[in-house]
Amino acid sequence: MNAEKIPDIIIGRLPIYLRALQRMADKGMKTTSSQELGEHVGISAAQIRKDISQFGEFGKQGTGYSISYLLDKLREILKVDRIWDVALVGAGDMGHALARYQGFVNRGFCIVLIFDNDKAKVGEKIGNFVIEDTSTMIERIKEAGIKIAMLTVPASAAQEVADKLVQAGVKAILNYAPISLNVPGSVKVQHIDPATHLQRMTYYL
Amino acid sequence: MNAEKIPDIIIGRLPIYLRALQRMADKGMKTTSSQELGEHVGISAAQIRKDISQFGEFGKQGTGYSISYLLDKLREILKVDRIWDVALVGAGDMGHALARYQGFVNRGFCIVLIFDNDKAKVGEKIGNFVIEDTSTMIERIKEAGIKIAMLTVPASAAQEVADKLVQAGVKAILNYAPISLNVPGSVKVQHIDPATHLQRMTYYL
DNA sequence: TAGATTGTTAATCGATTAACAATC
DNA sequence: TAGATTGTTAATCGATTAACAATC
Repeated sequence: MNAEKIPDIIIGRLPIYLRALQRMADKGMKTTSSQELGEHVGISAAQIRKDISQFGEFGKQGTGYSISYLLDKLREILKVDRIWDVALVGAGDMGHALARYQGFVNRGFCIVLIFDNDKAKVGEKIGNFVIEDTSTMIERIKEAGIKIAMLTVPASAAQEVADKLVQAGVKAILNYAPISLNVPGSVKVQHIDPATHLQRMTYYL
Repeated sequence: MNAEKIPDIIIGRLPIYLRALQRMADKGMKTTSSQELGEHVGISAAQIRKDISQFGEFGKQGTGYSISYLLDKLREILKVDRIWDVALVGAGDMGHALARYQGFVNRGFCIVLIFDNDKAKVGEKIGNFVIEDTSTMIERIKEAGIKIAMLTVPASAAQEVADKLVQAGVKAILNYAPISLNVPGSVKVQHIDPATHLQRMTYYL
């Protein structure tokens, strides 16, 4: 184990390894090599070995990595060896799609609170959860001790909601609004913006 | 203008500048500086100047950048000074959310074809578009000359559909399935996977 | 054992930053 | 003009790759 600060860029690759390894495990595979994993995710074998070795010696010369062991270790490192409660703010189309998404639970997350500021939506159910009013959001998130939120409100409301989330003690925001959020350095933001992602590719067309 | 190959990492930042500039324009601002833009997007002023200067001299010493001029130039560079027709494959919750998303058109994209392999969904309408059967997809995409697709099918079907998209001549895929796609080097893939994005943040919690 | 593959080192490559002359 | 800010250079910093001893 290396006690020094691990670069962000390495942390960013671990979930990709995790996803590929999970898929290998689902297929019944027991071991893999840096070579094989690299082919799956499009990253060089040397880099994968280097990334993984930042955290310990998880492989065996000659045979590679035990998939289930490496999965355990990566989950532990990324702290997804548990289920994180998540708040969802914004019950529009995207919010609904996320609320119904089946893929969260077996990857460490569970949406437990849903908010919207539209009185017409408040009280409505999505799955087992009732949409609550944004006015009670700070209090509700605090009392639930929630640290992670997904933001699917319009751009015009996003910064204001983000400020409230920060106030409520949220430390990680998955932002679907097409706007750069201003938050304290202690709060992590990841941005999902389909148009931006598409624009990264048109240059090459 | 620099004729050399522009690094991928720079191309990836341009859509972020574009989004921030668009927002400034919407607010009625006329000019900005690398300093100001940098504060909005969380990138150093020096880097922004360096990135932009790869493509020409778009600023003025002393006054900075004309927002509308820089917007035009960035759109031109990224080839979003036009509207790209896009195919959407997979009419589940996420597909529906994307089909109804209002944010594409003014950023260069328009969904014009929607496919699903579920016979029960085929024929159904989303907005003005009818969901078509995947069996006719290759042909329909070819005849429409579509180069961009969004993939919102389950992981189990994603690779197969991706292969068909490649066959149909698609050169850019926005992949929502939680699986690394295997495509030829001439085809660009961008991955949107909310669980992966969340896992990038839990490490820091 | 022989073959395979790790973990790690050193070398290379590329990206970011600091600084400043040019100039609006 | 004086102040501001660009575009660019050189220096620094960091990430990736190649290579190989260690070892399963």
